[in-house]
Amino acid sequence: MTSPVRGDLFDPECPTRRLLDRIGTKWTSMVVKVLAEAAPHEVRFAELRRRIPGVSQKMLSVTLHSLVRDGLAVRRVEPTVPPRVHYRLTELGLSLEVPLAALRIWAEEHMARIDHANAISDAGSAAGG
Amino acid sequence: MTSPVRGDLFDPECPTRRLLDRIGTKWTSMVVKVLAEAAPHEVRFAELRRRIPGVSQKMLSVTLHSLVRDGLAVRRVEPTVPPRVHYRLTELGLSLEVPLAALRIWAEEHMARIDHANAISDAGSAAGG
DNA sequence: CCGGATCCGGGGCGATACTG
DNA sequence: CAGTATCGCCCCGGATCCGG
Repeated sequence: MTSPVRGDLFDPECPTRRLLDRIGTKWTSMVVKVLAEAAPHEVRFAELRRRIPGVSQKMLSVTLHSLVRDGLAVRRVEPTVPPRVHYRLTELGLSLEVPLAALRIWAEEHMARIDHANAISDAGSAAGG
Repeated sequence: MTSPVRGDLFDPECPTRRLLDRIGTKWTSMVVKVLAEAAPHEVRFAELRRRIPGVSQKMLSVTLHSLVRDGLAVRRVEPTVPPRVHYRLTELGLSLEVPLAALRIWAEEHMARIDHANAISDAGSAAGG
């Protein structure tokens, strides 16, 4: 039988790589976070836009549709005029929030050290040059 | 001192976003994994290259220097001819491996469901079109 | 109110060639 | 063996316009 993906992390189809391709897109992690905080309630498109400063309506739309396509979120349209569109995470999307939250914690605790290391590196190359 | 970044996750300088910009680059997560598995031993450049199929020497070099610059790895050169360059993770780099491993586990367990959702979506739009 | 279509710029990433 | 410089492709992501 074919073995599970356990040992194939360096396969071109490496699941980790493909996951990072998704959550690495600029707005995905923020959208997931907002939806996760609101769960199990839905969030309207306009509300998401307000909660994520800087996101354009295009990229928010693209990001949300990617999440839906990946089965991480669901979309519900009220066929009114004007339309109202709501999003919420699926169970799968909520499960992704767990490791994503761990990553956020790490970032909050350690990014300052990365910044510091960069500053040292800059100063060192400036002095050395 | 200014307060920590706890509440500023949607700041333009959002630490999570900046962390994802780093580990989201194509080869970083793989390099970190290989170095983490080898820890506390060093790994030579050529050995890394062999262990990461598909990586070009340029991109491996760029990725490693980024890790060093961020304080996640250290570089040691044996001034021989030809030179031998060794890398290992710092304590900071090793700590990053923890949430990264959680992400890998999630990917291994759930990416198939994402693929399935994509297949459904493709079939649906094909049938609907 | 929502989001698709189009145009455009920037940067990641790969291939290749060259240095020490 | 390790790293750098150059070129080119591709796609993310922003601005704008248009359609339901």
